[in-house]
Amino acid sequence: MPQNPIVKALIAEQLVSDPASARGRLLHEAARLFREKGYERTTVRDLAAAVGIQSGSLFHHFRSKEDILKAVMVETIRLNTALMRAAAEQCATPLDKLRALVRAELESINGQTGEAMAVLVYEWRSLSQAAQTEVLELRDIYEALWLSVLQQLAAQGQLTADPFITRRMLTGALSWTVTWYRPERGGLTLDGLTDEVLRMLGLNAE
Amino acid sequence: MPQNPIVKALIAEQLVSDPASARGRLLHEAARLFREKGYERTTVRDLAAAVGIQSGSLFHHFRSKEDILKAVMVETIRLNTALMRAAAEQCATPLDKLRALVRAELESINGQTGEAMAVLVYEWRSLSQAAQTEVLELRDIYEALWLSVLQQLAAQGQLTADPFITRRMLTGALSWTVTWYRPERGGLTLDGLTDEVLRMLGLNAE
DNA sequence: GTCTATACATAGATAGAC
DNA sequence: GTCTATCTATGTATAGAC
Repeated sequence: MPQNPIVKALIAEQLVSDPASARGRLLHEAARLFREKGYERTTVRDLAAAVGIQSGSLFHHFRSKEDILKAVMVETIRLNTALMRAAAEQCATPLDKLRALVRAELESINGQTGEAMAVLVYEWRSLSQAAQTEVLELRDIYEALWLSVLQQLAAQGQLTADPFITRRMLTGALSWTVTWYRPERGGLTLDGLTDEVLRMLGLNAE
Repeated sequence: MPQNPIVKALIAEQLVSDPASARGRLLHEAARLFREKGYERTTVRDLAAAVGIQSGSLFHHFRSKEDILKAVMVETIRLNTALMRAAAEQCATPLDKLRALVRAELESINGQTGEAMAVLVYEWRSLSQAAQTEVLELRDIYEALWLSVLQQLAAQGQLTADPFITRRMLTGALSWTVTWYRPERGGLTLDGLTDEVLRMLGLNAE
């Protein structure tokens, strides 16, 4: 049971699964496998084995394999939207808000929910059209958070590049960190990486 | 038959396939399908149908489906390494070289070879370990080009961020443009996008 | 070099017992 | 809620005729 009050509230409202529940554990293992092998290469037998049941038993919890992918994505966006909003709300200036967003997204990508975030980015094509639309609606809320902060920075003259394009560059750059950033190998911390990102945007020295 | 002398030379040396040949056309269609549906969701029947033959006939040209994926990747890296090197060699200053590299990579990603470049980035996991090693060797040459230029910029004090990290950020940001940049819809040109990237790095106004 | 036919494996999903 | 057993479809790859 997670200590983070934001996460606890989401579980209580049944917007995300309790990681200790059967459903929660399956989604966690699914995210790990989807990220490692890809959605298509992961079989329902792989998924079942990862939580110690037989493949037939999976379909008691989910109607289809795609349903599992969709659940991973939906719950991940819900969780991270709430975490990002909370992180930004605690900051006074737009620059501090941006730093908090970058830090939080890097944490999502490279921390506990990293596998799920990578799935969100790289397994998009495997979702049916209907499911894509549904997930996209949630993602729009998430993106609005970013744009609001970047537009404030642009209005203050601190950001000279276009806010929309900047966000897209950031999306690519931050999600890509999952392929190379290894905090456990020493060297760069998450705070250090956050600083590098802001320095790249010309927003740290000023 | 391509007019570009660099491409012509590569074809003459048999380092990349002639786009007009049976092999070249297949690799082009394969890149398109792998990018659109993903490698795993693309069947050998899809590949065969795209060039107007039966699936059994494919195996006269390639030993396996994975062999096709590997060929797409190998030829794409060879082609783009040559194009990037030529683009950088024509420039005098490190800043001009970087602009040329960014421009060339954006062109690769969003132009004719865009599908193949996306495959290179997003279908990495589908390659066997042995094939990954082989492709990785080629990619190291390509990346050395970038690092050399970024290190020159850092030595001159024009780049304040770390060259390695900057390249990784650029890799993510530039490859991600394939998901949103649509030059045909008007608005931003490739040169305009290149400028935005350099502005983001704080390297345009100075 | 392409065809047809098919071998062989493995995928997602279902049914009914416990 | 999980098991075993199995249906059915579809995947990659091969064989031999033309």
